[in-house]
Amino acid sequence: GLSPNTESLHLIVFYTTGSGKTTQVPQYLYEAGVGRQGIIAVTQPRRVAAISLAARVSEEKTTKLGSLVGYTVRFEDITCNETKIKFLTDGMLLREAIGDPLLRRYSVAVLDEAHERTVHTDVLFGVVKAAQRKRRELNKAPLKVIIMSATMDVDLFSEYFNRAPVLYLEGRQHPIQIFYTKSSQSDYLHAALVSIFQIHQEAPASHDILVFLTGQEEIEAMSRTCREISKQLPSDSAAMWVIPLYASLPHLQQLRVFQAAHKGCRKVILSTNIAETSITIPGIKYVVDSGMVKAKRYNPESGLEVLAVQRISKAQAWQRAGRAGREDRGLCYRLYTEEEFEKLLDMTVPEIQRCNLASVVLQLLALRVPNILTFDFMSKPSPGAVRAAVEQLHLLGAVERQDNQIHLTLLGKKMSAFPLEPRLSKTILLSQDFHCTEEILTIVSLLSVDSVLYSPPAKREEVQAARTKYTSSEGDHITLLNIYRAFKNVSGHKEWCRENFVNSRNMNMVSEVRHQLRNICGKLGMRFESSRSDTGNIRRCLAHSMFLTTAELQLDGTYVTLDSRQLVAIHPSSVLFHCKPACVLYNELVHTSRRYMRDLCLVDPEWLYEAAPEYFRRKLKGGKG
DNA sequence: GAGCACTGC
Repeated sequence: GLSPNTESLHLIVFYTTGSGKTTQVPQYLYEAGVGRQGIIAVTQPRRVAAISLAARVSEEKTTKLGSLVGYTVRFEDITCNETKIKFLTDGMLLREAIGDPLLRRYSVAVLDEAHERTVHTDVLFGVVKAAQRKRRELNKAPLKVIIMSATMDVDLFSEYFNRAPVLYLEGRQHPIQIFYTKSSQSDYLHAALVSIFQIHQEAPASHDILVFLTGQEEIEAMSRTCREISKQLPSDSAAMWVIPLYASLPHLQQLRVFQAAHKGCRKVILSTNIAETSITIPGIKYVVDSGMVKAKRYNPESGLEVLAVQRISKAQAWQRAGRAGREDRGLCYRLYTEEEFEKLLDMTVPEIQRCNLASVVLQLLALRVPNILTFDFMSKPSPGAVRAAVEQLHLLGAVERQDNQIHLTLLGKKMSAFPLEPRLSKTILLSQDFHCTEEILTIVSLLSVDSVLYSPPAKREEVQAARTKYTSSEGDHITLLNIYRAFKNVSGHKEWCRENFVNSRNMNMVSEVRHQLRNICGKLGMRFESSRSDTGNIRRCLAHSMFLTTAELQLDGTYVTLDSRQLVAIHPSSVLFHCKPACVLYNELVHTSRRYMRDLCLVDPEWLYEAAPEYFRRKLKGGKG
């Protein structure tokens, strides 16, 4: 078993599912007395996992949750002075590290689900490694580090952690039979449909099927097709209950996947990769794997993030297959050939190599990492991506260069206090100068969560009629502000949300985020002023902080971005869609059939000059200069 | 004249 008294400071634990390691490992450590010198931290990529694991371990120790065993996630801290085993999200431990890079309160850091390689986990690898070294140098109590991973890239992990010893835990995974297609499939949707109905004809109705597809639209279309076909089957065939599953689905509808089907009826779940890790559905006998996933890619040269359908990795394929063998032996139909499988990447490219690094770099600087460019990442992001991030932070005034070193400015230090993208933190800090902090807090909160508006295509006219009351000719930011105010005026009433096609779950999230951001402002000693009906100030403030994402109207009626002169268009969801404003800022670019600007605000080009004179002398043609 | 994988501070 485990020997937590080992002299070695690192341990890598590899496991297969069903080994119960996440609940057991912290308890072994505690019983071995590791908790006497400090708290045992156990990180998870997801909130729900941190919360439910804390509850389970607390129950196993027959203690009250929040005493010996507790958890800390955003908006919630269920710990006390006696807490010795603390579950937290990896992002939360990273936040704590900014205040204390040596992680002094902790005797052990257990980083769980390391194979998922989230940005936060990857940064934490470097943070705990550095904390460990510094504690040794300063002759402080050692920090033990345990990495737990479900995949077999032993070498990468062990090499990074100075050839740490590796422990294997065998789980109770049931065998899974894998089937490949004989020939390559050009249409995975058609192949999925054929597979579903083939299984449906042959297997007992009690055998549930889980199908991995790529996105909401595809899943909804496939659900309709399956329902139609199943109705036309001969009367002696079993009925079919088709359940779509994706993250933006209302919570109650997501819960349907846990209900048992009626006797003689087959459950077919059509899911995105949410069912790979986030939602574990019991009783799955068959997995149908399209081999595809929708995932983000980042191009540092253009600064563009693109969401694209692409092939999964071998690790993902095994993860998907594993969803069939949780209670009994299972079967997995891969809608691709064995040769195609062999050509897949072994591991999914870590997120840190596929995203904009502005937040990460700001966080590392706040952690007082001496040199960003030589930071000890397990998988280094490209130098181009790091440079692009530093450049972006430089333009925002968050960093300055001195003797070839990069330092955080006072502004940058304040920015790092907010759990936001740097440009949004900057907006909040600037709002003081424009006397509109209350309004900007609302707008930033709205921009930092998933869309609060939903627009069912079938009810287009109703949606538009409901929206006009709140629509501002100044753009989406002010429109969203109006909607938030209306939401608050009716105290977040559910009926009002339904009538106005507002997602109340996301809107409540906005309230929580706003509350948190406002507290941080208070700690920074900011004043809370309201611009009331003066929206000009608000837009001026946005122009001063988001000048990097702006576009101007050209003579031919199209738009080009001011930073890299890319051709862009106004997204049809914008209130400015029918308008042709001369100059706008936008919150994000989405690359689909075209490059669309989403969430726009009308601005005066002169404000952009004021915000960054040198920058725009080079960039802006046409206007004054 | 369109469309949104998934997390998280």
